[in-house]
Amino acid sequence: MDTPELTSTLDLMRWVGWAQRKAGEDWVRERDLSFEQAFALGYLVRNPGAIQRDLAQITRTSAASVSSLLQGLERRGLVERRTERGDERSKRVHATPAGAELVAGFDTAMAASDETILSPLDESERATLHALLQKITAELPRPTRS
Amino acid sequence: MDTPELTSTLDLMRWVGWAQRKAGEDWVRERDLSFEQAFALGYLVRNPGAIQRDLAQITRTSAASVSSLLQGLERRGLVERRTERGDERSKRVHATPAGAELVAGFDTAMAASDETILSPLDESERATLHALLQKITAELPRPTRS
DNA sequence: TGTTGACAGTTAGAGTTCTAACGGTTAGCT
DNA sequence: AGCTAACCGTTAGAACTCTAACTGTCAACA
Repeated sequence: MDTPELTSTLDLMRWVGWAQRKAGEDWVRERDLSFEQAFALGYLVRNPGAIQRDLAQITRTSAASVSSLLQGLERRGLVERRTERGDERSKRVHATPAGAELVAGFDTAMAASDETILSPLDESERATLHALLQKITAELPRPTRS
Repeated sequence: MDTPELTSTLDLMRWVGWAQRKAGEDWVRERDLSFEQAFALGYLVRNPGAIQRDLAQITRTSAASVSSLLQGLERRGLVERRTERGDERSKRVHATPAGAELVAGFDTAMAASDETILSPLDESERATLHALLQKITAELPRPTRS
């Protein structure tokens, strides 16, 4: 059986999304990270002191998912979660130096993968694709903080 | 905090994929199904007697995931898995009448959601988007049977 | 016929994700 | 000050997903 016939536009988009994730998996596996962990770590390196709800929104997941994910990272000493004076409700999350070091290069690797995925298109086509996607997403539901 | 700045093309695609999934969730929740279950059931209704590996490929998941998913559906009497004479290795999977009835309308509901998502684009723009995506996916790794 | 490689499905263990429920904190209003 | 609503993170339980390992079946070849 060959690859099944994928004909709908949204099917194609999901396939692209899958391919992107696949492309990142060799990178993360070498470091004993999951894709989600690497993404979260990368975000925390760029946004030190983010609260968990921020991460839930960025990843379009739930508070429970983030809590669980960070629990695993914290257990490995890759992040730290602390409340700060003045706000005992929210925990500020930081990548540790070990975490930052482990995830260094992930963004670069993913950008390279993205470039490979888009390589069949020239600059004009890429701009067109981007504009169309922006038109679509302008009308999409915003990821709320669930 | 408002919606984070999503600027990359692939970020936008992932957002569209997320929105599509979100759109289907009210429908499946009413029937006490997960999105994955509804998708698998729908596939099996259209492809009676498919083997599990087929489903793994269609969904770009693993044999283990399919095994687990179908176990849940079988427990609820929504699918049946049987080997057929002449091939004791592969299990042929069928949606039961109850399963078929429960998932009836899912494809229609999803098509309507897709239409809503694409509604900001006119016919010409849709054709352009589709062509660009086809160009990209023509070079993508094929989902193998993992 | 016998052997080998490919194929199929399952299990174990771990991670991710969900909903619902919960307890705690903060902000805004009266 | 007191109340209420919103916000935050966690837990429980279940489902989905992965890899690795395993057992069993089938196909091809010598």
